[in-house]
Amino acid sequence: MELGLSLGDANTNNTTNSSPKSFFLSKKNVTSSCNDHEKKKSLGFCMALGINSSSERVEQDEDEDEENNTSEEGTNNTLPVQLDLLPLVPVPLPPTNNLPQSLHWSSDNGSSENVSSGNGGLPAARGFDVNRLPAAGMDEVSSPNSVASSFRMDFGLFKSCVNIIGVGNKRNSVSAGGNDGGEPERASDDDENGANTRKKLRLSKEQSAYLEESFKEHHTLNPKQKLALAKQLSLRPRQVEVWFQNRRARTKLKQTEVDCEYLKRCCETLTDENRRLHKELQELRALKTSNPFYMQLPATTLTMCPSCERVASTTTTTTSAATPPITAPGTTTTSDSIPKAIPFLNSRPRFFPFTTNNNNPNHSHQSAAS
DNA sequence: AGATTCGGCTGTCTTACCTCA
DNA sequence: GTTGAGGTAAGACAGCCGAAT
Repeated sequence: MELGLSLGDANTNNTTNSSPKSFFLSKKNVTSSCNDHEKKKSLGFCMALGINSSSERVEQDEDEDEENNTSEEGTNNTLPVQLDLLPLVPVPLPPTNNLPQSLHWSSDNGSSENVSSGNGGLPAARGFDVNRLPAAGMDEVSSPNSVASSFRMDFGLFKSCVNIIGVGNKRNSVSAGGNDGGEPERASDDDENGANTRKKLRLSKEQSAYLEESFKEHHTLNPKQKLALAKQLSLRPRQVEVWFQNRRARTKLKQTEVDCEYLKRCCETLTDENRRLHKELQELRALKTSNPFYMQLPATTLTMCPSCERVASTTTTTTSAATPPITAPGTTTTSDSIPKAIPFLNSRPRFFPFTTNNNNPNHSHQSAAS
C-alpha cells in the first residue's frame, strides 16, 4: 500500500501515473521501521523515502564496490534517487585517529585495505546522517551509559571468566569455547557450564568504539571482515554480526525519527500556509463584495506551466483597458507575486521528486518569476 | 523449476544501567 | 546513603524473505 501525499494538483492522479508530484509512504517500511518507535512516541506518521529500502542496499553496494576496488565510481547507472530529506548540514566527523589502531580490512583479493582515512570511504548519501549528529557521537551512540558503568562491567560483572584484553574483557571468547574464526552459529550461546541461559554482556568501551568506527566505514561486513573484526576484538563472529544487525536497525530507526520530525514540520508549514491562503481568499471575497468596481479588473487567469511548474498569467481584456487596475491592499494578482506568496513552495526542499524541465531548450515559456 | 544456503531485516525478549522518588 | 520502580539502551535470538547457487 502506498499513501500518496500530494502537494500538487488534486486533479492529477499522482498515485498511479508517473508524475512524481507526491512522495509516498511505503507501508512496508513505515510499519516495519517505525513500529517499535511508534509504540512509544506515536509520531503520527513515518516515511520511507526513496525506493523501498534501497538506501540500505545502496550503502552495501557501495561498500562492496570499495572492497573490490572497482573503478566505477560515479558511473553507477543504477544509482537510486537519493532523496535528501534535510538540508545538508556539515557536521564535522569525530576524528577517526583515536582508534586503537587502524582498521585494515582484508579485501577479497588478499590486499590489506586501510579504511581509517577519515570519511573517505563513507557514502555521501544522507543529507543528515544520524551517525554524524553532534549529540550522537561515538560514545553517545554506542554507549549511552557512563564510562564508569562500562568499566564496571569490565571488572565487576563477570564472575568466573574475566579475561581482560587491554582495558576491555575477553569474556566472550572464553564463553565461545574457542570458537574464534569459526563459522557463526545461530544457536543460543551456551556458556562453559552448559547452561543455556542467554547471558548478556556489555561490550567494553573500546570494543564499542572500535565497532562504531567500523560501522562508519562499512554498514555491512563480509565474512572476512567479520572474522577479522571478531578476532581483533576477541569477540565471536556471531557477536559482531549481531552487533552490526542491531546497529543498522537502530540507525534506520533514528533516521526514520529524524525524517519523521522533518516531515511533521513540513506538514505544519503547509498547514499554516494553507490557512493563511484561505484567510487571504476570504479577504479577497469580502473585498469583492464591498467594492463593486473590483470585478472590472482585467480577468487574470493563472495557469501553471506544465514544464517549469511556474505560475504564468494571461490577461484577457474583457473590460475597458482604461480601467486602472485596483488591487486589494496587501494582495497582488500578478504572476510574479503568486509564487512569492508561498515562500515555502518557493524554497521547497529538494526531496520533492518534482521533475523540472528548465533546461529543456524547447521550453520557450518566459518565466515570470525569473 | 525447485531446493538449499546465506545474509539482512524485523520483531521480540532479556539484561544492564540510569533516573527518580 | 539506600532501595525499588520505571524507563531506556543494547545484546541476543528466531523467523522471515530475497538473492545467489
